[in-house]
Amino acid sequence: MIFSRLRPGQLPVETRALARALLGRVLVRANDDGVTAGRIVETEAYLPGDPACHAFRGMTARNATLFGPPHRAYVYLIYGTSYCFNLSSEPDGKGAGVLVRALEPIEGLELMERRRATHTQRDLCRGPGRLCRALAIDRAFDGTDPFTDARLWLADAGVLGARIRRSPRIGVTAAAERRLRFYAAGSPYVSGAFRLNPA
DNA sequence: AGGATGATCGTCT
DNA sequence: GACGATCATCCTC
Repeated sequence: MIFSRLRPGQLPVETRALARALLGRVLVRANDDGVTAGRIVETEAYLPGDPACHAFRGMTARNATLFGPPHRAYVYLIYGTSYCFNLSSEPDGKGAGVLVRALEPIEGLELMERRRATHTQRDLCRGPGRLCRALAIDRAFDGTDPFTDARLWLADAGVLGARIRRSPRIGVTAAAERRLRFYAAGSPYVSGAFRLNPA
């Protein structure tokens, strides 16, 4: 299967629009071990001035990518155990981004199983830390450009065959009531408890 | 130099 | 549903 790279201009810059536009797109990772890829089924928006956004308290060494140009990979380590993959959003100078929370695995399932040490296909990329493990994404990818990088990129995969629904973001304590999580209705590959995922 | 924290996950009951 | 792992990062002293 060929995953043709998304071109600049095919993604919006505004944060919520980007969170929606990423749904249905394919995240592709290639290295010497092979190709792994999955369709994005769940995202969360972290807005400018949003107290839940890592950029909220100003630029630091960790979050500098969020303040740079849009559509760069922002990858950070959480709880010392898991990486989270985001794309920066908004024009250069504004700190904001979109967290990719879950993928439907579509390529390289065996490789994902080895990296994740599980045979449960549904769980391979269900959760932000899990998908980074399945695709071998770590902090070294922070700042990379998915329009040019040879190891990690985004591809088009036709229209999303599902309605987009919203819910509060998972695991955040600040601005917890805001519905800034977006997911493909009915997808079994979406993370979170069942009550968070009404069809 | 030291302490608190966290956009999670796997395991256990 | 609860809990501990595990560590880079950031803030305070």
